[in-house]
Amino acid sequence: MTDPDARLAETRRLSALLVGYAERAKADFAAAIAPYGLPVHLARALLMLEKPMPQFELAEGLSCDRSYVTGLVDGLEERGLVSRAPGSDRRVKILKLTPAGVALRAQLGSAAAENSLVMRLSDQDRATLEALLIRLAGEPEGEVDLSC
Amino acid sequence: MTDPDARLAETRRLSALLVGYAERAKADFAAAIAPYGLPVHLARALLMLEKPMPQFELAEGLSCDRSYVTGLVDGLEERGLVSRAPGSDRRVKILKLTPAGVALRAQLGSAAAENSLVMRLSDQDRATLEALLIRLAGEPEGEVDLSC
DNA sequence: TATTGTTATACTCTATAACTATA
DNA sequence: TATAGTTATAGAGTATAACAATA
Repeated sequence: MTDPDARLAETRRLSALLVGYAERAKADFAAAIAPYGLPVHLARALLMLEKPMPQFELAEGLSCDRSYVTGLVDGLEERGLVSRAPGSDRRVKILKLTPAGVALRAQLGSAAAENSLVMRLSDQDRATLEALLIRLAGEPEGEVDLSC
Repeated sequence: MTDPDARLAETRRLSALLVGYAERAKADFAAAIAPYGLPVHLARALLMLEKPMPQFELAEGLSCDRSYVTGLVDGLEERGLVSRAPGSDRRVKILKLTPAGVALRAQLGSAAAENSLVMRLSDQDRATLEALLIRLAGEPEGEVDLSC
């Protein structure tokens, strides 16, 4: 395929497919966690908390502002899923999952993964897809920072 | 890989990659069309208008509400890019691109495709990726409708 | 009675700016 | 002076509900 027009057309189709899958993945995630009663943005935050971390680190992980994280952590704390512990730097608050938080996090993680579209691909296909996506992302040029 | 835990973990990685790509793609799209001065949501609508169609059909294409489309079309009409023509069913308004709309639509389409990450893949890789995505789409189970 | 498009309004998610306490 | 977290506020994007005209 050396025809530039065809190349553009195929690129558009592919981009649309990829974005469509990502939207589908988001919808599937929401559907998978819905039975657990935790709003989607809180669930995303909970899943980031594999290890204890300061709030600013969670903000980085979610690519969002610290001020937004305050609200997220409020929600998780109200539900008894995380606690704010003082750090050695006294400006910092360390987020730690409670036992309930650890348990729910595991459930959400499994539910989300099991409900994922990509679970339907064969091992081989998943490996191929992952390699392609990494190649796509990994190119040096255009290291644009993803904002929220 | 028969270990279910590893499978879940890989699935999560893949989903994250996919969603990350989509966010990147949206940012790239916005960057590509920025020079043309049309807000992103108007650009998306314009690109949907390959053929004349009623407003409700544009709403379907964009997976959004008819009431939102009213505002989008207002914006496109103010800019002289589309016109509302009466349909044979007199409840319906048919959206038609003006010559300026056709011209801008072509420019935006090319600019967006050229700026796409997918353009960086080799022909071979793009073909592989497309095949994978189509296979992912084609599975019978779970025909969930994508909402906004 | 159901549907198209419109209007007015409300909601969700997220950011910005200003503030406090610490470093 | 710079940074972590908080508060209050604002904005973008989009939906819901009620409506008029038409089917």
